[in-house]
Amino acid sequence: MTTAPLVTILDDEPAIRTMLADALEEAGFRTMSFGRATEFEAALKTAAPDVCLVDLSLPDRDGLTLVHRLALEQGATVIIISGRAQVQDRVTGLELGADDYIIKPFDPAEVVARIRARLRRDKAVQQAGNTAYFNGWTAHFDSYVLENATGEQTPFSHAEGEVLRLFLERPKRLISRAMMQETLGGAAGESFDRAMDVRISRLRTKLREDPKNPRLIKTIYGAGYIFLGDVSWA
Amino acid sequence: MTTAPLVTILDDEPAIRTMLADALEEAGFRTMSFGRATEFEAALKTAAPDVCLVDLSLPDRDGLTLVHRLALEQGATVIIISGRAQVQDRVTGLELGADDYIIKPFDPAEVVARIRARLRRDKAVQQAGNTAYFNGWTAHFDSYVLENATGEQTPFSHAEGEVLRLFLERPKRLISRAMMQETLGGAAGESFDRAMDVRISRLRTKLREDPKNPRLIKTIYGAGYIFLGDVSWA
DNA sequence: GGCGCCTGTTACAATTCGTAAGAATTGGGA
DNA sequence: TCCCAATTCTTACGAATTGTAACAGGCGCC
Repeated sequence: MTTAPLVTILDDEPAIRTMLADALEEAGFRTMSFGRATEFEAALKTAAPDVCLVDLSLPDRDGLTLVHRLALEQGATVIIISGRAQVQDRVTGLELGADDYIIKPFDPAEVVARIRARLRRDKAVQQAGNTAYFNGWTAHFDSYVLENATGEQTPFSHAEGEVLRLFLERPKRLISRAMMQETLGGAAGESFDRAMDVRISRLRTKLREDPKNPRLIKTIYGAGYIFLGDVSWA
Repeated sequence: MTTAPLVTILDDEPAIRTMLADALEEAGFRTMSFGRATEFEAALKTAAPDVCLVDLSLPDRDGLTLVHRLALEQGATVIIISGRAQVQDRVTGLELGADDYIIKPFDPAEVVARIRARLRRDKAVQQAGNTAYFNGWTAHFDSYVLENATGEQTPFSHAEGEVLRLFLERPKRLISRAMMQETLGGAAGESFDRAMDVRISRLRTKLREDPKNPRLIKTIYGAGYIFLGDVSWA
């Protein structure tokens, strides 16, 4: 994580500006607010916002033209916030280059969620990295590689990855055998239980687990397993 | 190859399916409609939709779980269409990976506009032209030449180019064997599977891939392949 | 026709992963 | 504490899947 994403707010109503800015900053974004298009455009020369929130009813310029220029020339992510609720308004707004169109009155929580969705997508297209860190290990789910604290790399297979992912998504909680079979698609047959065991056994050896003293994958006799690592995803 | 974008529709109400399909096809998209999640998932193995429209209230599966899997594992663009209009529903939907959330009743024109906005953005971030750069390599699809980081040039054939292009257009996503045969026009015969393998094998040697430790083209046993490069088009 | 390149087919090697079987562990009761 | 049945772990093996080298047909070009 470098710096927090920058969101600009362009709206002529001060109450809405503060409401949005408060919600966005609480959500961890940096914000810059403007009441007039001219101020906003001046600021664009020095700042590069990740997302621009734009109200269409501006005192000093036509909002749609601004949106068009922003989207087309700057390539910025633009979200319109408008009181004009007609379908035709929304369609033209989106066609002119906006990435989303939110109608007033709105809930700030939804605005935050929609901004996050945009940023997530942009990042996902560049690099869809599913990696998790836990107790000195790094699991790269996109490249199917497990990395040691010293940097040694061990590949893991698809089946092993399914189990590992299940554990890393629910750390420090009991995972029952039945749940595993559910999510890992095993027909809850008689013998699939054993396949599960084997998958875990193989995963344990790759994690250099001492079976007598499991640090990460703990067996709960008669119930299931618990993954004991401190997991963080990136 | 510039085929129309493929949009999948997953909704249990036939009337809505046909309404969406009509509007989308009139707008120039290809569509596939499904009433049940299981049918949809089966189709996913052979088709690669550009956008997935998903209704949350499905007869045979929890819609949100499906959305999560679609967005996370497939990396697909997902738009939820739902009757649940509460802000909380929208926020959780978006946080689970949906790219947009449209509330019933909706206007088909707005759905089309929102889909277009998504596709426009995806294309802007990752423009599919005739030259692609990835991890020190350059692939010229108009001259069928692959260029090394040091400038060495290797020609590649049409068949190799088809595979390479498929990979470069969907990096870091699982590409199933069935999907390959679909897009590469192979009759899904018994022995064409092996031809697929051979194409990939030949491509790997041109990319100087170490078969034991593939950095770019990764095999997922029983599922398909993943291309792991950081791709940008020009 | 002769030559070279592309591409599918075949055959065999390597890998993955479920199954079976026996060993090891756990927990409750004698 | 000791014993035993249920449960879990591990190893070995085999079926299915995948990699790749070798071969052969097809097509264009000289």
